[in-house]
Amino acid sequence: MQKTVPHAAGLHRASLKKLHDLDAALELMYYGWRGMTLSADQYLATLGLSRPHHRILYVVARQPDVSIGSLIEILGISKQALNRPLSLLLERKMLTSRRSPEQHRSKLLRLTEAGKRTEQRASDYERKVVSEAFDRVGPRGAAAWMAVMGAIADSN
Amino acid sequence: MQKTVPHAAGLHRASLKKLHDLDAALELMYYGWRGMTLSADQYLATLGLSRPHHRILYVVARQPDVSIGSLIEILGISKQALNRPLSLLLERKMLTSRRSPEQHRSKLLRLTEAGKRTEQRASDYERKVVSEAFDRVGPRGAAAWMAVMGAIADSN
DNA sequence: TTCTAAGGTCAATATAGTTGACTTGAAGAT
DNA sequence: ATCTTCAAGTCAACTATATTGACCTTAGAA
Repeated sequence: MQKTVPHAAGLHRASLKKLHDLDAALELMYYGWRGMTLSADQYLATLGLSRPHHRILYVVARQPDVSIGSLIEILGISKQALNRPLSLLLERKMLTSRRSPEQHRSKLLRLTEAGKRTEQRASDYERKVVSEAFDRVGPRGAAAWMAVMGAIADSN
Repeated sequence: MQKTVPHAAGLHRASLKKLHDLDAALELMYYGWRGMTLSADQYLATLGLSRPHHRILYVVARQPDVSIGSLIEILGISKQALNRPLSLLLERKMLTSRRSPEQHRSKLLRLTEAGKRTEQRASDYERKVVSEAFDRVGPRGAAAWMAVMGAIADSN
């Protein structure tokens, strides 16, 4: 049986006094991240999965036959941290793992049909949220959003 | 002594194949959140503080004399989860806690000067990242970003 | 005085990660 | 054929951030 759905922290976008011009932007980033992932996380929770499982499924969907080592690099976590969620996904037959056809040392990961379905549904929840937001501001607004986020993402 | 700075997961924005039109947007949200908080988190880490401490400081800065109960509601965490970081901030004299002047039941939280300084510096790191990104797209782009994020944040 | 609300604390648990120290299994080199 | 190397896998101990549940204290209100 599933656990009760976790608490969905700070859902109700508290209206705090703004000390600076950009405070609204900081808060929007926080609530935006939450808003985008909330429905996907709720869906995943019904399957006993969570964010790290989705991240694995997402990456493997977009890079079939990725090795475990590459996956570790892409996700930026240790192999020990990867181990638990990855094992669960293999056990649940959402992923397959095989040695490379040339009998290489590394294992290659792929999604099964069930894995593809789950990845797609979870990502669909996120895309739906973004898509509806983009619809409200039109293509120029969407492009501006992407440009801002790209600049922020690359700011390190 | 501080611990070695944690691993800064998935820094290098892996270029994954895009299965859907909006995949780039999903990835940008992930890396955008990371990009905005990274330098602030590194600064906080030098003080032995982390995200939850910053969230507390941020809220108290913008709602002085907030009660513990309200803080719990705003942050969306349990009082037990609040307890640790809050105690540390009190111990470090970044916050003061006093009973209401009318000897009320609730305690009122305020930032000390040290608390204000830390809150400001940490938030400055985040504002700087956002500000530079906004500069690249102009006021209309910034407004579009805010509109998209607002729509995403309110999508639940 | 007893009830209630706010705060505080303790214990147990979950999740998501870390480092360190190994083992296993397959390739490649000598 | 053994030895070495490297990817993968496993085990243990730890940290941090959260959760519930149970319980206690404090202080105002009925």
